[in-house]
Amino acid sequence: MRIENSFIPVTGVGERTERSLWEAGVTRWESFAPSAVGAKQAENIESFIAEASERLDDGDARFFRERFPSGSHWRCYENFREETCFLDIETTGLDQRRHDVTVVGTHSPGDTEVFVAGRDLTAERLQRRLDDAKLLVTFNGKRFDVPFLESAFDVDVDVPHVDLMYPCRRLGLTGGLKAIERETGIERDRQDLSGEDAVRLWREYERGDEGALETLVSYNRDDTENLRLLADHVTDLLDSDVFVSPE
DNA sequence: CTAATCACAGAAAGCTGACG
DNA sequence: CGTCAGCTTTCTGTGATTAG
Repeated sequence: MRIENSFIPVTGVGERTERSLWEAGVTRWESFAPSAVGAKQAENIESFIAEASERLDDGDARFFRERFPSGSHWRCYENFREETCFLDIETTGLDQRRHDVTVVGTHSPGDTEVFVAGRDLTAERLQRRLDDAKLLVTFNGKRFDVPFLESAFDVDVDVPHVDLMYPCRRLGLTGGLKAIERETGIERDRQDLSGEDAVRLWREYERGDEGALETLVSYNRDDTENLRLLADHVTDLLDSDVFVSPE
């Protein structure tokens, strides 16, 4: 489903009203007719459509961040799929105050970039990379990756952010990213790495083991790329779950 | 027109779960 | 190991809509 199928960004329209619109055959903005609802709502919907169409034509993803409730940001995925940044970080531990960011992996279709602390990881590069994206996708990133980066580098995320953990939970998929990958048949051609392994590899690298860094970076690269497979899968499932179209 | 109904929004409270 | 956003549920207030 696409942004143009959505009416919940309109103030005064919730999932219930949206669903009844869909069931009445109004499945996209362009098929909306004022007679479908009362006068006041029609006015709200029409002015939303007018503004949102323009923003969408301009590819302005940021506009939709505020308009969509945060649990519905996944609806922006199809529209901005090709300009999505999949993000996964590695750190020396769970506590933002005591631990450090070691590796930041970013993937967008056809372009994976991994930044390493002490080498090419800087606030400027990171911010630039984030600014290039129209949509951010993470797993548990609302609680972990993004706040960690914001406090460590003072970067700012202002695009819609899909944290796949919540959509997964809604679909009955829990147990962490690795477990969900196994459950949904997302392949890894080698054994996966635990969080503690990531910490250990970084320590080994600090003691001079270049190979350990290479391993860490290549796993992180896989993680960000797998995030894309999961996002494709999850948005597909949610789509058939949420979007109803009259036969 | 009024009255009854409906749906959204916001507040409060409790809780789950995942990250390295 | 430390952490708490966001989900869910419940309740209430407020408009909007619709039936009469």
